[in-house]
Amino acid sequence: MIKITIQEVAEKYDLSKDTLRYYEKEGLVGPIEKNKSGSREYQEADLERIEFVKCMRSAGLSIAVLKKYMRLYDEGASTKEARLKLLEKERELLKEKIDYMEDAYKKLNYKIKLYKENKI
Amino acid sequence: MIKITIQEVAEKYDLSKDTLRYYEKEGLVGPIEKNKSGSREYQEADLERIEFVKCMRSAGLSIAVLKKYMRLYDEGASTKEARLKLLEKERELLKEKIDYMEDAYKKLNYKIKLYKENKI
DNA sequence: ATACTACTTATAGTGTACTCCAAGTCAAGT
DNA sequence: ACTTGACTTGGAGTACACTATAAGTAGTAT
Repeated sequence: MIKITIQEVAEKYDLSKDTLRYYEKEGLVGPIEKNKSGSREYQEADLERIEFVKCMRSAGLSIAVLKKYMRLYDEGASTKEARLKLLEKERELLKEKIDYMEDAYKKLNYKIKLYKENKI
Repeated sequence: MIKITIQEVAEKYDLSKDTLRYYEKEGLVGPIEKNKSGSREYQEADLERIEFVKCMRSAGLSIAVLKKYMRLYDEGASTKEARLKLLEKERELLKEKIDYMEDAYKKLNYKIKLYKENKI
């Protein structure tokens, strides 16, 4: 059973300690266990959750959505359907965003091409 | 020579009138011409710029970056190199973001698959 | 004992991008 | 003449996601 400090988690995932505590306060992760002196001790399961949250945040899922998902998760098996619905909805939104971004990427590419061909 | 009201532009591009005025204040578009009574009259060139700005904003380019690009643009031909550099940098950042989002999309897909196979 | 470092909490502050509001102007319709 | 509706401005307010600060504690090194 591993035990990792907040500092180590912050370095491992390139998140600030403040952000990790903020995520915990918002219920996106944890609650994280504390040792006798009150410091957080992250465990394997916590790290998995943090990795998931970081990945989803970097994709633009909001704190509110992740909070809701985690709340449902903590409520147990009866919320499976709701969680699935939530994930599918977010997947749709993400798909749309990716499409927009790829469109913008193509436009940027085209504009850069024009610049390079001295047409601007 | 077309002349379009702010209302029509807002509807056409699904941006609020406040946002259009905000973009103008920040120098992302315009300055837009006004008629005798002080109302904005958007013209073709304005619309093209708005479309570009909207597209780039939806891809996550910041107001600050677009402002800088437009400022360079207004400074004339001598800033071509700087503009190209800026666009190439933003293209790189955009590429990274798309990669992150596609990774998240795959993870979401996988998770949804697990849910549907009743493995969660 | 003292200094140093890393942690804790609660709360305040920041940056970004809008979004809303108040007060006023203008043109058209009744 | 008066109301209605859409516009104008400057400035205040909001939402989101952190980020920083202050005050304190706990463990380690000298």
